[in-house]
Amino acid sequence: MKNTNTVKKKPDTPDRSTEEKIKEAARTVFTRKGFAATRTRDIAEEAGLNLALLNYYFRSKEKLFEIVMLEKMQVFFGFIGPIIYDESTSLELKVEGIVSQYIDMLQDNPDIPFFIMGEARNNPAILANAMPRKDFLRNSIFIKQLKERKPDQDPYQFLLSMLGMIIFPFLLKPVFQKITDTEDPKFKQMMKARRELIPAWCRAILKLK
Amino acid sequence: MKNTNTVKKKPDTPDRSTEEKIKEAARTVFTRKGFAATRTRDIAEEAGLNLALLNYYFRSKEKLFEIVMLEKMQVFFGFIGPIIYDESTSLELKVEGIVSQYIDMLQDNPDIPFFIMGEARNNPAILANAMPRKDFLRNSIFIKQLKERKPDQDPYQFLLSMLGMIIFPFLLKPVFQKITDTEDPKFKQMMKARRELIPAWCRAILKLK
DNA sequence: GGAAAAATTAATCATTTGATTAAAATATTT
DNA sequence: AAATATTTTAATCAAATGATTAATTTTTCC
Repeated sequence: MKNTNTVKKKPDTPDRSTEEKIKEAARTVFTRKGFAATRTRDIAEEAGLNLALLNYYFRSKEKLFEIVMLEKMQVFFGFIGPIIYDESTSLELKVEGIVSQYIDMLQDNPDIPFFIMGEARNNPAILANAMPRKDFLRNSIFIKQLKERKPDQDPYQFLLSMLGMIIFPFLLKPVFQKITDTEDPKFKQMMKARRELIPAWCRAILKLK
Repeated sequence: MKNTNTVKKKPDTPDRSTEEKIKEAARTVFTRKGFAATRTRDIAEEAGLNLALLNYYFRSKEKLFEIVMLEKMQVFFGFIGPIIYDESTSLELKVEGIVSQYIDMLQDNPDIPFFIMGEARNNPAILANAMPRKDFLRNSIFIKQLKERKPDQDPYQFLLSMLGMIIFPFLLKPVFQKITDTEDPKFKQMMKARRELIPAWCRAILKLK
């Protein structure tokens, strides 16, 4: 029987693989092509399942999308909390942590930034739930330390640059590879090198003035 | 009579405004929503014209899109050529020029980077025509100067960071504004401030080691 | 002014796409 | 094993969408 929108009754020992297959396929296709360009048939095909099963397990394309989006936001924002709220580490150490963790994550999930920024543009409403709270950044130790170090500069200016250095290459990847004739292994190696380069550059920036 | 796909016959003194209205509307809608999420009806409505006129003046959604894409690539890559091939300016001066010109352009066309990178992902083929030649960057004076300054470092590492600092904030804009509660005027002012900040940061990075 | 050409419109078509349904297949329970 | 519940499938629907057509209006040119 079809799931209602009220209570989701699950059998005791279900073969979860079908539902999980759909989610996995949805992750892949949504993240690669975005909501608008993704057809439910793409997902069904990617999962190797009948189209109707998408609506059977999840109510609609939108609901399925929301689940994927929530997961991805978690991955994208999840790990910086512990770093930027750590009272015991220096600014420089925080930068190192953010850089290396972000680059590791992006090597595994290169489509995430584009996915999140794209949907944030097209459908700001859907982000409202998954987005970090307003004061998540503002109240962080990281921002406090930045203000102390550079009292006369907006701390978000540095943050934007640091994130730009980390994330932007992954966004530019298709264009960059085409223009510079860079193959995947070489690109990966470059990104790995940036784990050392970016913190060094940030230190130089923070020392200024 | 309808235009054929062979020769486009134009009257001598046509009122070009209809064709131009369509192109202008197509620029707006395509750039904001991307190819897949744009419906031809959106463009017709934006232009205040009958839907059939799109196919009358341009053959198809794809053809219209190609025109817009070509234009945008021109805007995005067009102005850096004269700067990076200038034999008479220093590395630092080139950085200043790139930063200020890019930020000016992005203030006027904030949707461009996302548009180009998005379509580069979804439809790499369509870029092939409009993309700069393989050696456009490699043979530039800018890259040569970077190699001289930092012989033991891939010059594209610096380039990626510089572009990241410039462009990334415009990509993150919707997310950033939501998280930090930054209104448009404040954001604009921040971007203006980066015209001075980024060159200073780049100088610090180039002085390293 | 009138014929020819060009531009515009409303109606319609064919395909795509998200969703639904009823029947069939499979699993679970008693 | 029968009965019941759950899962899966094939067929279909309704709306959306890119495109076309035939008729109408407007412009051009003699």
